[in-house]
Amino acid sequence: MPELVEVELSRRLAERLVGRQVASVQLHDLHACATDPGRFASLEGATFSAARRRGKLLLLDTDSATLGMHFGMTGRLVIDGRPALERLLYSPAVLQPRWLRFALAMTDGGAVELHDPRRLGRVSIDPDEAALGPDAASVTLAELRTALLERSRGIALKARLLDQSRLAGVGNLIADEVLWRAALSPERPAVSLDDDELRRLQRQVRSTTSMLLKRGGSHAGDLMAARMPGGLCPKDGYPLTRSVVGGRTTFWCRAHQT
DNA sequence: CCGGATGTTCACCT
DNA sequence: GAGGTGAACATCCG
Repeated sequence: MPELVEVELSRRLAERLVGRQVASVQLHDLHACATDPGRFASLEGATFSAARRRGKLLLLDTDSATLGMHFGMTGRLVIDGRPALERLLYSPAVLQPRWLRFALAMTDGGAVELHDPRRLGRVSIDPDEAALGPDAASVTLAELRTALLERSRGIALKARLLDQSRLAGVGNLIADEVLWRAALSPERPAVSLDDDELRRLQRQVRSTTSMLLKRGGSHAGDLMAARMPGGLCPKDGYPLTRSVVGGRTTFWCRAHQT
């Protein structure tokens, strides 16, 4: 479940790559290549210049190409033997050698590795950043209004929040936490939000991602502790509803989320 | 031992 | 074109 928060922690670790040179590329699992495998050769001899992020996409710029990394549900970044995330929900704690999908050997002896048990993670060369909506951590009110309302008919609010081409970075857990804090029902049609509710939601999208980052992961929200069968709303003690919205498991409080 | 659950993306259908 | 559904992925839990 690497969502925006986990990818930002990975980006911060990746900053240590700036100024360093790639010696060789190891495509351990061709399945992980979202781009033609031959194109990864352009990284050999390249020097990293920046570590950026848009939504759940990590972007590592070099002087010749940009390496894109997407972690799927269980992917983890390891640089110079240091994992970006000490623990990851739904992913085994101890890394197995057979889960190494992609690696760069650096000329200084260091390494960049993508470990992923489930093989849902992908690496790419010069990924299409424009296919993603504005980043959730810095989304403006006007951007959120467009993301939720434009070309929408009756789709559920939560389904819209999860659409990466509309708003980038929000995954299932962050979506539930944000909606819980904003007191909005995940099942509400996105188009039914008024200005006041949009403003409330925008504030919560930004403050919740920032709060989860400080706490160290998208699993660290207040709702998460109660996100189980029989769980009670941490705000008012009302039994949480478990339903499926936008094809995803959803926990929410019918008492205060309307 | 085995069915179901888990989150993300994408192909496919209505 | 909007929106819903299910597959792929591998592992863990009951």
